[in-house]
Amino acid sequence: MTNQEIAKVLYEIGEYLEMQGVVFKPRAYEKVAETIESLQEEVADIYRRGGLKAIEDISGVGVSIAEKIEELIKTGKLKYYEDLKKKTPVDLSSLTQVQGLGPRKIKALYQKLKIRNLADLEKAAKAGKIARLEGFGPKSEENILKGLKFVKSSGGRFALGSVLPDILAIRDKLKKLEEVKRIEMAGSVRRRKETVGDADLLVISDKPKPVMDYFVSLPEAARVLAHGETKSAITLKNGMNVDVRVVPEESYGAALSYFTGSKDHNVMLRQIAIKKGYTLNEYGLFRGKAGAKGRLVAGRSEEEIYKALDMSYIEPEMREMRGEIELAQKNKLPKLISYGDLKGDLQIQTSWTDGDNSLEEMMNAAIKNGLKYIAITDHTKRLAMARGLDEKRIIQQMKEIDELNKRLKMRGARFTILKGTECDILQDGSLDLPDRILAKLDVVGVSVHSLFNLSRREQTERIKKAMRNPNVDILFHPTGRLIQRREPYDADMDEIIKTASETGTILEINGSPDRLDLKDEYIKKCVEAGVKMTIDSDAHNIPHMGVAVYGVAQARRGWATKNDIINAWPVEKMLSFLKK
DNA sequence: GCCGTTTTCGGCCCGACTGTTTTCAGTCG
Repeated sequence: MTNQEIAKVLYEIGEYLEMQGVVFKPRAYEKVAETIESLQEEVADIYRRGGLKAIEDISGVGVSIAEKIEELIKTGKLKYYEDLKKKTPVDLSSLTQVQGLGPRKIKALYQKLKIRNLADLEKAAKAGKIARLEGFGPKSEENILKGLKFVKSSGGRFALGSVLPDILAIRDKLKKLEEVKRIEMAGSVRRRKETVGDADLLVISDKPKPVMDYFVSLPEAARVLAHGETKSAITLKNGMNVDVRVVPEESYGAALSYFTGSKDHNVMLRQIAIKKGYTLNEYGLFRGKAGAKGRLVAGRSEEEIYKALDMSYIEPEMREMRGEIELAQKNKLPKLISYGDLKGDLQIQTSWTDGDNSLEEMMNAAIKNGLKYIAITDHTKRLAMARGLDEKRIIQQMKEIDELNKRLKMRGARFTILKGTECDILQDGSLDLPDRILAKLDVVGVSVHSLFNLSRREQTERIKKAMRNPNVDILFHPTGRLIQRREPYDADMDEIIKTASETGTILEINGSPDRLDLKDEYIKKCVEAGVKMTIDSDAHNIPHMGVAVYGVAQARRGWATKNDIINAWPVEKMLSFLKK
């Protein structure tokens, strides 16, 4: 049993208890689920190593939950959970995806209308049955239908961050086989699209049979869809398909290009090939017309193919038909920011508010990760659920940072902790901390955490007003969207980008895989408008710091260079760029 | 159900919003 699977059971137990009106226990289960989800070591391994005692050492886990986890690991099942499920047999994980539906309403819908899943829900809502229920009304029904539409439109795809680690793990397992000469990811995963439908792995091998046999027998495979010598496919437990294709060495580049896409990009490449008297397909670039079996001109590598078509190599993240081909033909492609270019992280939360690790622990982890600076940006008091900082506490925190910086200096460490905040933007665009405090901070980030449904005009003005504050450096997660879970709030992004340009405000690319906010198209607009950005992890614990790479991927999809991203710069240069 | 250099019992991040009500339950962050 994987950590994800254990976490899912614990989350659902919490929700079932919530249904019954049990207090406090749901939060206990939810907390443990969160912890296990972001744990780096597998709980099953921890159990194997140290038994029940070792599981109890996980924070938030006591005797009772430890025993439940033990039962899950040993038997793959949990009687307590099965019993709860029997009482209210509903498809919790999909129903809770509908905005506004929580455990209590799901229970009511089940008891009164026998609604068990999304299909039942849609039928009842369309028949007008929900509006007539006590505690519901026409507005609830309308919202449910809207929520259903959103769930459906994101259906069948997976957030990149939720599947990339699994795909990389499978790739690495196959890579270890001696029969595998070369292996690479293709498809939208290679382009680092924010959501992906399935994953393709391309392999060069002289002996494909043992490779394929091994692949379809992986423990990750919930179902084998195909098992051949050139193509095999499995379905993972989360429902995503992974394909492996074995291709000849001389066609590897052509196949990689073909399977990486995007489709539109490839169609354009083929048209260019035809104009030059070639044919391009997944086996290579050939002289002459299709089917004529002409001489192979290129195919071994993608570089070779692009070169033969008289254009420079195009990074996978750019292959979306947004003008990259024209630039490649003129040899004018931007040099994208690289995955190792970040020198700092300008959004980090600590245990001062809703983070799991102390300020010092986050500092040490950042040093270990090779960063040169971080900004501590805990929440402010308006966000009561996160125990947001008020004036008094943030002044205390500044003192702690001064102390730590002093110690770093004595140690001779070349690392800086910057004083910062993630300050709430209030309804009228004013801020949750007074200007005299903000003026003392190195990095002031602001964000919207409330009133997501203001009118477009009000929301835009609210954000613009905050950006005009001379103390405000960065607008964090500018659109507020959560991938596949929540639409962005209604605000005019073109106007916000314009205001950023006028005021010198930095816009954030939040790397958290469920946010990726800004998304690629807005990043591209910022690049074009000369608006600078920062790529942050928004980490609430140490493992989470690694998610900044998803932000880099998104930045590359938006054509950002090192020059566009201020935390790819040395700390002095970065600070001197912020508002004075 | 968990936790304790304030506690082994009595607390548990809590305020705002929505849609339903006519004073509040449920959801969200």
